[in-house]
Amino acid sequence: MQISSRFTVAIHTLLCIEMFKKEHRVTSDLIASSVNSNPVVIRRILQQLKAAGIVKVARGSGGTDLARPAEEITLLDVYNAVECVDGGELFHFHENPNARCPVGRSIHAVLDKRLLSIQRAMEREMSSTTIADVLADTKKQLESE
Amino acid sequence: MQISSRFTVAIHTLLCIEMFKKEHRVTSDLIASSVNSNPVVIRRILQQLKAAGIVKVARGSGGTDLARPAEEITLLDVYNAVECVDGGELFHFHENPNARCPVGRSIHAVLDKRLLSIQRAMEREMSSTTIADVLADTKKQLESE
DNA sequence: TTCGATGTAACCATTGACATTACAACGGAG
DNA sequence: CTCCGTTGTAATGTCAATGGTTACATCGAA
Repeated sequence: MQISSRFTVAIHTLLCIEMFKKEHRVTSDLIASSVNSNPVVIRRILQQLKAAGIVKVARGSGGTDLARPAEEITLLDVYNAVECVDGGELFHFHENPNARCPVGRSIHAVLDKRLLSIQRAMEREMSSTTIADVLADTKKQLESE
Repeated sequence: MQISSRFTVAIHTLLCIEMFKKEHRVTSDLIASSVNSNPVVIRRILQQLKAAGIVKVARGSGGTDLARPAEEITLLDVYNAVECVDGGELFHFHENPNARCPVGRSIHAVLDKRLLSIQRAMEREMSSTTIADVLADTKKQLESE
């Protein structure tokens, strides 16, 4: 199983906001056209980002803006905002292993901490990049075209 | 989205093999009863582990064994064996971003390397643990009961 | 008041996970 | 050589999540 495209779409969305907010009003339509998706899909993601305190969405007039500086939004923040797993667990453990079997009885106690450190390694790497970093890369990339 | 339980079930399976192969013939029925799942589900996972050169499965007589020492099987080996994603990509990138938009045009070039380093961090942590490590933990855990 | 945008519900198609039944094929024991 | 337990695998079903789409109430500024 892969991590859903909501993650990359959310990053894409934030980049659009920062790139275009000076010239345009950044609407879900505009973002959807850049992502090549549906405005409602974008709005749903915007709601999740808003709930996480990452963006502000203007209801009547329309448009979107970051709720805090791009330097203070990490990829982990975005990931946690849109990847809504119960308890934030990366791994899906099989439920109800047989307690009458030695392996079944101890597997959770043994594996949980190993799985957690794997997840933590991923999260650590995610939090080392901010939207500002990605935005800078984007501008550099566009200059080199 | 979470990583499927095939991963933890596969680890569970390998532990069963190492724990019980001296006393029993380790069949898909036995493993399924420990995991609390269905024998066919186990057999499918065993096929994936076999294709990855991790286990040997005896056709007629039945039973399973590791194809190489537990010290030489890392969690990453198991993960790659059972988590069959196209190209082994952890992240699902949204396809066809709009090339007429600066952000859409550059997002892949910009994000791909960041996503890859996140995935690499996860894989690095996964490869630092072997089945032998987990087996030792299991035995220790059972002693302390 | 109008108009464009958001918030959200409802619905659908597709996909993958996991479970289950069924059965052919295998291989050792007798 | 024949049993019999086991594996290999196809077929089917259920369930949940994803992503797309339509529809419409609601908002806020001009």
